[in-house]
Amino acid sequence: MAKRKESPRTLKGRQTRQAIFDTAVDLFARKGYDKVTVDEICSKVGVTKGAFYNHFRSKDQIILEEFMRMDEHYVRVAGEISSLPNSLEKLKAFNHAAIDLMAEIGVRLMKVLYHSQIAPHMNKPYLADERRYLYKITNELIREGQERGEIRDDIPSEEMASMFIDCFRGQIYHWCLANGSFDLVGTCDRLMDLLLDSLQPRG
Amino acid sequence: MAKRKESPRTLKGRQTRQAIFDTAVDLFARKGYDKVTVDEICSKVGVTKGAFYNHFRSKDQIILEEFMRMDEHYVRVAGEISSLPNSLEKLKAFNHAAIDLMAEIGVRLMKVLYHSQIAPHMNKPYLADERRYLYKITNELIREGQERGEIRDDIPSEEMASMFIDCFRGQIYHWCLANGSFDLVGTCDRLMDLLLDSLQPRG
DNA sequence: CATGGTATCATACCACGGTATGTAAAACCA
DNA sequence: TGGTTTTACATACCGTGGTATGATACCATG
Repeated sequence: MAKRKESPRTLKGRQTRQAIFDTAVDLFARKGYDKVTVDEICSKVGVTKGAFYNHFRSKDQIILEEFMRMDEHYVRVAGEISSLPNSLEKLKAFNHAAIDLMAEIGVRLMKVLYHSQIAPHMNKPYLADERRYLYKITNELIREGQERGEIRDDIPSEEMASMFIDCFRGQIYHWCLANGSFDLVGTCDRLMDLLLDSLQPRG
Repeated sequence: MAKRKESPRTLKGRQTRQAIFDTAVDLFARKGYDKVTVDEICSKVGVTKGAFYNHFRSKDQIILEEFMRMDEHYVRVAGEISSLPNSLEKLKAFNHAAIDLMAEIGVRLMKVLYHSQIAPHMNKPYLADERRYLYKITNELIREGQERGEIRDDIPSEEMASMFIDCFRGQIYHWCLANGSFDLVGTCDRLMDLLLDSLQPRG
């Protein structure tokens, strides 16, 4: 699988795009998202707004792109937990890893993300895209648990997964509102313990 | 308790403020928040931006103010449910009423609210203010339930209330992302049934 | 009554995200 | 090879939320 031959033009384009992305992420991390202007990013890269908006639809999209890389971590985590004895344990471990990842990304970036995703002009928010691995894996774990009789099956797995994820999303939203002033991972772990009880099959 | 004597100046100020508020809310409802400019509001009222920003800190604050009026409904609802037999039923009824209210307000306003509350410059978001009746009442219901032995007491009522509220907040956030394309009240009712199971005292 | 302060606005302006348009060169195709 | 289309930018500009400054009327206080 050799490197795909690439025309000089698109190559330079990709390099410019990458430079904009890297510079932006670096500036966001150092100064905070809202203290960095698009013009500043461009001047640092040595291009103008024309270049920026040729490669990115908006300033937010930089953050989104950074976030989207996470979904591949989910796949890795899903592989790692496959040896756990039952579905509830898997669900717990998977969710813990996911929340851990949010905490690693940091409250500043997460806040920007959660802010931009709910913006008025945003029509197809990535967060709620059910094709994400986050949804697929969670749904699969629940479905598997239902088949094994480890999880109640009076609610479709898709709906349960969605509700489930939204519960933790609410914690994250709160965490962002509070500027990270409480322990997200700990809170979510305790919530998970609560939720797992409610997932047990009903008598 | 007669009407407080008011100087002509502050009276006119209040009237202007009210006119701005009413006009803004009306325009938001008819055209959508982001399609209404501050200048448009002002010109319709017959004032300039100077007046607007004298009375309101930002455009968002109009929405926030509209939303803050809701907290008094919580008190009314809390009174209505006081006759229910046990704490779990009360919690369920109270939460249902609260979610119902969100649905009434509508997804457009809620979206603007949830968007503005998580804005980078927002430091003391109203949503997460624990002095709100929403928190006070929820906490009180849980505490009461714990005392009566109807709710597990291995988690402090404050933390439980906060987690609890955040779970539903996650549903609302999702509802906003999806532009109201699912039944919020139904989903939250089903989630409530799940959560109530997990609140039962542990053996 | 004089005077210093304050609340209510008007005017002019800025910052910044985003767009419309132009252009030169590269890529595509006959 | 010659013409056309597309890519990768640059330039100039706009819309809008928000601010800085100023003016005027009002009010409290000596």
